[in-house]
Amino acid sequence: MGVAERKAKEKEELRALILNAAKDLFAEKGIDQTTIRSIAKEIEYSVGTVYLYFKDKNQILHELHSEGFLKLAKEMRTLFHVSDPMERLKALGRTYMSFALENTQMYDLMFNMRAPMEFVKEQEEQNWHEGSNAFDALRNTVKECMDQGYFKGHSLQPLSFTIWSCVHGMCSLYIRERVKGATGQDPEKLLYDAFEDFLLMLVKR
Amino acid sequence: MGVAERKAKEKEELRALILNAAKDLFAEKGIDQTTIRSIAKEIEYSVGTVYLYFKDKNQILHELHSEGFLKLAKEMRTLFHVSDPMERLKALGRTYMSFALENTQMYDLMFNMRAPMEFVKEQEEQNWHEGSNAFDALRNTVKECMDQGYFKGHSLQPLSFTIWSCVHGMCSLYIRERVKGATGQDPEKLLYDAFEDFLLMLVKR
DNA sequence: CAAATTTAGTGAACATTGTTCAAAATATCA
DNA sequence: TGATATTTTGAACAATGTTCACTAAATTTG
Repeated sequence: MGVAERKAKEKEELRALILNAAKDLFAEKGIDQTTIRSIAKEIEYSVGTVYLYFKDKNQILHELHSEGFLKLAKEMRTLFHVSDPMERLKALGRTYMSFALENTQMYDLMFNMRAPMEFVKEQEEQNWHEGSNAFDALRNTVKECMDQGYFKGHSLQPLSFTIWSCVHGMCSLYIRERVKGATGQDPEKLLYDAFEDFLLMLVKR
Repeated sequence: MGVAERKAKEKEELRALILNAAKDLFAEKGIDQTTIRSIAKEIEYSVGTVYLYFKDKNQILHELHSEGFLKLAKEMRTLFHVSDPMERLKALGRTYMSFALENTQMYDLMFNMRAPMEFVKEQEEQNWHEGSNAFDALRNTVKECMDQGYFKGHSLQPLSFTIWSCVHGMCSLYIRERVKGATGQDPEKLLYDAFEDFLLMLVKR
């Protein structure tokens, strides 16, 4: 079907156009400043059109959050070749933190904002694939470390969550602007130092 | 001045009435659902009146955030009698986490929301007293631990920040509903286990 | 005490948001 | 070409934060 096929492609293209406009806008102006109207204006369509392709704003934010996870996974995948699990774990942390610092709006959307989770809740299978896949990847690496004798006396699941929490906490405090005010230090520098400090803590047997 | 005095008191009372209504409303309905109109309705005054006592919504949220810090500080102060610094550090962490779990909206306001920080930014002395006092208290205890031989090879400032980040990360992931979806586990239980796991990690010399 | 002045409070109105939907424009097909 | 189906539009709605001309009350003054 030549026509139907082309139409489907065009629909996909407009959908992608909306998503890209949204992504650009909120990397530029921030998520809060990115309105449906501003997206519509950017692509030179009307507000109504956006709602033909997306149920609501939550869906748009959810799709962008998924894109964020794809990007993060891609960056993490380059570390699979590191055979020493502890080295890989450290590298994962570093990559995670760099991602957060270089894509603050995206990170915020993925791990702090309510919108994408609201969308997940509305789905029949209320499964947060993106989150559980990411956590699985972390846990697998932690498991390998444990098999090599690291983390004696710890349990896999809580330990993995603790590691995630620690790095997330740093990134989150940074993105939500609590670091400078509380510590009086240059945030980027402190985050870097604290991360190294954390690695030191991890590596103790 | 009898009259001026009474007036000042009445002003203070209405101010407090507004703040209390706001606090009740958002512990009950959540911060996002607490509008200026709902506050005005609650105290049976008009919207305009609220704006006679507060510059804007950010100011209301900032004052409540300060109240939150007072409450947290109060709970922490009960631990000053613990003389062993490492025991005190652990207890501080436990208290911090309990506070977050029992006052989720308040915690979110204090450490995640943008509004109170926007207000701080607008002040001439852009100092986040609440945050720096809290961090100082933590750092002092960490310092005492180091003096007792804990945390060899670590530096005070980054280590203190790491500890804060870790506990904050757990609380934040919980409050922003990322825990269940990513780990597939009961969030409260995991938070509890992970915190114990973290203490284990801290205590290694 | 009555008038003038100051202070406190009101709520309609505005701008901005997400969202909807009847109508218009465009594309497809017979 | 004309009928039908699809796509797009943008005015309109509800909810929100915010403002401000007005009213009401309290206080001061002569």
